[in-house]
Amino acid sequence: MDIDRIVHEPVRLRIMMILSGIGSADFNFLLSTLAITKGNLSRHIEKLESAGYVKVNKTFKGRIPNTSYQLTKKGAKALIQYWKNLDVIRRTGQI
Amino acid sequence: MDIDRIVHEPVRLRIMMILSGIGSADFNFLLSTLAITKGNLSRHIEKLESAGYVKVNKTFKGRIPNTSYQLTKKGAKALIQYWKNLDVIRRTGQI
DNA sequence: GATTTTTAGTTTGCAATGTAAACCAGTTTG
DNA sequence: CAAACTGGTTTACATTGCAAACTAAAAATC
Repeated sequence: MDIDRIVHEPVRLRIMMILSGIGSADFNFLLSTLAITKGNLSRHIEKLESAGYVKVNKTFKGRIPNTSYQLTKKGAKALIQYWKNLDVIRRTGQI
Repeated sequence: MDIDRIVHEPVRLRIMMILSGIGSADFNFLLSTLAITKGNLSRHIEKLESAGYVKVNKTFKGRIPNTSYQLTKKGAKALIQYWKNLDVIRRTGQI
């Protein structure tokens, strides 16, 4: 039982919490909600994707490309486990 | 309101929780409790100290040196605030 | 209809951070 | 007194986070 560093990074934690809350969100929504740069967002999403925590969905809205994201089951589980682990630390200061 | 990266690092969070729980602890106690290398522990403590979150107390036990640590008031406050902030993220996924 | 601007991201490069190996001063043991 | 152990600190390296620079396509402007 250890802290999952993929989840632990604050920007990624927020992304996962948002996706967990509203099911899916696109790049621009996350961008304005998180108030970070595009490059930063892109890199964090890439990391979440390669961890298998987020699924990327590329489509077109009319003619403009639109990329939306949602948690995978694995990602949802990881998020739940993350909070559990943090609770243990909070209560006991241990492992 | 933002995540305090000094506190957020898992090893340091644990150190702070331990100190918060038992008042003070020495190097070797932390070393065995955390199961990390000495260098790693030393660096993290240095960081906590330079943030003003931990006070370092160097003495001798008999002839052998003993270094113990305790949270400063600032550190204790930072820890409380950290958990509060994390609660906000947990509940709302925001800010 | 060619040029500029905007949109929607990705890639690259740098700075900061975490980690552990190597080191050091002093102490105990054989 | 030499070897091994304690209690740390310093140095060096690898990973990570971050934002500036870039790209490709669409929309707006001239």
